[in-house]
Amino acid sequence: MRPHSLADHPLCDAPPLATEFPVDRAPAGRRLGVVTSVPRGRALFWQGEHQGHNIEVLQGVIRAVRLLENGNRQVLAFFWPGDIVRPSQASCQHFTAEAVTPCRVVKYDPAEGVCTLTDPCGAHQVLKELLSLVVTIGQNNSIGRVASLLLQIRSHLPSDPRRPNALQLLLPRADMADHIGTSLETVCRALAEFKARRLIELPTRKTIRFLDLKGLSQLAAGCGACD
Amino acid sequence: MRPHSLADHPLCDAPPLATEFPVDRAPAGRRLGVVTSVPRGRALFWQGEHQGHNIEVLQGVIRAVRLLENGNRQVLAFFWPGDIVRPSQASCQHFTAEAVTPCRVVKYDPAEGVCTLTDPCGAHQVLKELLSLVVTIGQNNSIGRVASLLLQIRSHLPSDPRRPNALQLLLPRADMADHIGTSLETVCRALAEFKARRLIELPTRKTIRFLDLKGLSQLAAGCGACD
DNA sequence: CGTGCCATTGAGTCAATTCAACTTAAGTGG
DNA sequence: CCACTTAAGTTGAATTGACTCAATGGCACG
Repeated sequence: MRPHSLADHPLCDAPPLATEFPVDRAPAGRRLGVVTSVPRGRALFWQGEHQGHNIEVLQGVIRAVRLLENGNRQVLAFFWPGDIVRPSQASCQHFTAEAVTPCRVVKYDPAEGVCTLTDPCGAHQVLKELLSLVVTIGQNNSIGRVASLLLQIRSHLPSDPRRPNALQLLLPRADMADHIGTSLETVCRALAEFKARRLIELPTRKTIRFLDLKGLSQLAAGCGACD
Repeated sequence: MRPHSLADHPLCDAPPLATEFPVDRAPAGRRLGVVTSVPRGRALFWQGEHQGHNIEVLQGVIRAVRLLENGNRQVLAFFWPGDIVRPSQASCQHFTAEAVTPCRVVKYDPAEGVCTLTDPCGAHQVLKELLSLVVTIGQNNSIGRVASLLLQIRSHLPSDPRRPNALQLLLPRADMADHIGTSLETVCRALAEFKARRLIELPTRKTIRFLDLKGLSQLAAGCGACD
């Protein structure tokens, strides 16, 4: 069914967490941990391993991935700058966290930081995202799924300094596909379709310009809910 | 896309919560509320309305439904006897809770009972279920989705007194379909397929006998995770 | 004993996947 | 800095699978 196996991700077997950097800066009111740089593709922690730390994303994008027996993967969520990855939130059923792009993160010891499960905000956020993902996948065809995904990630995308009104589309097609349960090619075709309908522009492959948000959301069932 | 609209559910517009019954009995160690009978199809509370109560299911099955602008619905979860429905857990994005079968429930005032968001167990359970639903929908074709659903609900189904080793399949086909994001007919065909492969038996439409659990789980990707 | 709801089955259509070829961009080393 | 190598994205064609629509069958309820 799903295509992109583990073997597609060469950096996957690199050891978790690399160079430790000195403390840099931190969001106001939060206890500081250690700032770390994570190269693209590197795992922060592995599905199944007991991991106590909470990790705040400073720069870049992290993906939460569930690896399956058949080698396929389901991208459960993306974490953007300001988000906090809480490993044990997924309970008995862990997930692997990997850097989609080069990242900078801060580790928090949950004992001294925001605490995993009892933190209402964190639980809220993940629940909200999973709910809208279920609706996105359950209610939409491929066009609708991609439209819904674009609308959801839009607010997190940094602007492209070179091109006015354009955003950096940080996610590769495969990650989008594995998130919304379609194939990579189908994502491509959906994007091409949106371009043809003048809902978006794609100045480069990794750059997107939104032309018609209302038009996009009309293609995505449940997007009154997701935004 | 999805078929079964609100209009398909005639009891849907009945007012929430009916007859109040005197307190009956309660699980050990929990503060008692008021035991209520809920007829099939009746809503316990509505998506969007602010609802403070937690509701424990004593008998029957409750479904959590997200209603969409286009009239379709996504069944987010089922609640079985022993489960506690926490309305505000779904956060800003509420859901409607309806009785799949005639139910008996107990309302808890969250102030004096188990409390919604800060309760780790509750958050855990819903998160776990949503995660496995995402995998079920995202990774499986229709056969796999139905197989996965059957395996997930199996442990909750009461046995059929008339037929040995048979369980009461409490969910109508439409509810199964709207949960796993397929059509009602596709659920039927999947069940027929399982019957033909001698993985299950269907003595009646609402009765199921599991013959080959391993066979079923081999059809469902991600079921190493979901069970 | 009807009547209506739910479930099942069939046929045709359309959409998404798969497989494959090709294009473009990115990265690497001379 | 350019040529080369590899990864990522795009497009096409064929196939399969799921949906829709429709007709029929069975069960529960009044």
